[in-house]
Amino acid sequence: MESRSALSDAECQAFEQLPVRVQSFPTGHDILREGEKPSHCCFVIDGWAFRYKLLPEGKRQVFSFHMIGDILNLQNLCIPSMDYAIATLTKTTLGFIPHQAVRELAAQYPNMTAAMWRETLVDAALFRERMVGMGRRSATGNVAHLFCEFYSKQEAAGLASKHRCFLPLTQTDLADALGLSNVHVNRVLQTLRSEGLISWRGGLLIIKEWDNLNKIAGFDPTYLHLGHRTTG
Amino acid sequence: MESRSALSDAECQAFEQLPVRVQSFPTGHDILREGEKPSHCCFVIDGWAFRYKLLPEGKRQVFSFHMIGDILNLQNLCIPSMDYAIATLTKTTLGFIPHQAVRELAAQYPNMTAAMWRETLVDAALFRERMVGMGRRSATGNVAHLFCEFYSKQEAAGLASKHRCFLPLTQTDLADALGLSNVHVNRVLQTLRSEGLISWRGGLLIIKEWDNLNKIAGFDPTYLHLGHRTTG
DNA sequence: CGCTCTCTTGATAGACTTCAATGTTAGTGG
DNA sequence: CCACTAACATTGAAGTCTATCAAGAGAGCG
Repeated sequence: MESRSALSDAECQAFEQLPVRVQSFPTGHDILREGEKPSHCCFVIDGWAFRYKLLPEGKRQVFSFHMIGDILNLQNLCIPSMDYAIATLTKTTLGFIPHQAVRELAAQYPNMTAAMWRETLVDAALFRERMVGMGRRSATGNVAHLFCEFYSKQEAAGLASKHRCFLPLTQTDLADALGLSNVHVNRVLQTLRSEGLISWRGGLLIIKEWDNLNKIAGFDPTYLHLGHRTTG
Repeated sequence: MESRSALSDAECQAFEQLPVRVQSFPTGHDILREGEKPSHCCFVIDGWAFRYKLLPEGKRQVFSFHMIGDILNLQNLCIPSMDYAIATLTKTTLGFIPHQAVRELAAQYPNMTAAMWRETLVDAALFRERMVGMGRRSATGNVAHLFCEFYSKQEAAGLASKHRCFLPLTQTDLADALGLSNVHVNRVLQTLRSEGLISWRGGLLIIKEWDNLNKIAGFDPTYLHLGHRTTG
């Protein structure tokens, strides 16, 4: 789960003994809204979730997509109120752990604190890379980059191989993450498909030409901070 | 300095007793480059700095601007290598504290750890808001939003009042932060000026119509997590 | 079978970029 | 005090990318 941090057995055991409330949600269900002050940390046990923010005009910005093992709101340990919302992308089951229990764990195992801090720092690194995409990459490069990132993350977590991975999004979700219109995302996808670079149907993404897609995206996985693995 | 966290006197004293190396840099000087593995945390004592990343094609994305008191690379406590660069915007003097000393402080005062973690979380919140700007706001709204953010931060730090603050950037810096061209930033500025909303000359920003600028920006300062202050 | 959601397509408009030139300002050295 | 220089800001023209609007085609679901 914490593929970025080396944790001792004792720490893993302590982690597994935390009191967890498990709950399932349907597709497109809001877990937390902007402004709420949750008393629990939640993480994905199965399925997919995403973070987003709604603007007054009805526009939406998606910040990140999350898969099995990702913790969604660690930040509430240090900052009480949510400045974004969290919702499900598919049928999803989440685990909820009271802040108090997490704090006790952190107090007991300093290494654990570092690991959690690191998770939020990697989150920030992904945000920065998305900023690069929205600010300075073409729409095509931006889409390609997100695909490379998505696959790399899943491969590192042992959830994907052979350049195939899940991508259970609508084109509109993708558009809202990349700062594009759904129409334009559709057209970008068509060119990527027609050039034989990728295939994406029914939530399954296949990257047919990894090296070429990397080049288009300008993808350098360093920012993912995945440790010693190589994602080639 | 840490206007977001309540720290005890003992904690503040311990913080002030850290071994600091002080060094000054000229305008436009690189402090840290992408890929480096610094052994010190650095913070701004005087002047201005910014975080950025360079793309192979020569494009630049600026992530954030930093003023007195901001810590620039707290993340290296948990993630060794820089995935972005840091440079100065003006003549700037920085303080450098060895990681080891910071770690010892953190071990001694858990509250201090939380405060530092919080700093990095607020960083991430600013990144998210910038994503909203680049993805879903108009160029004008985006510029206006950055102005509001800049002023609010400085006001909260006690460095500005009366809707006047420093903004020691070139239009190109601003463009690289917002994902726009310098030409277009120039035109946006002209409309903001001609509508009497702002004035910006010689590094001094004056927001003449705060409420209207807020409205154009869709500015809601919650994400800055500044505590009890109001920035109206 | 009909409904809804998503994807696809076309046409048009607008926002923003690029290229290139000119104006402005502050700093430097004679 | 003035000429010279180097940044930076401003302007214009042209073109590209992407958004918006609107409509139709599939696909999944009850």
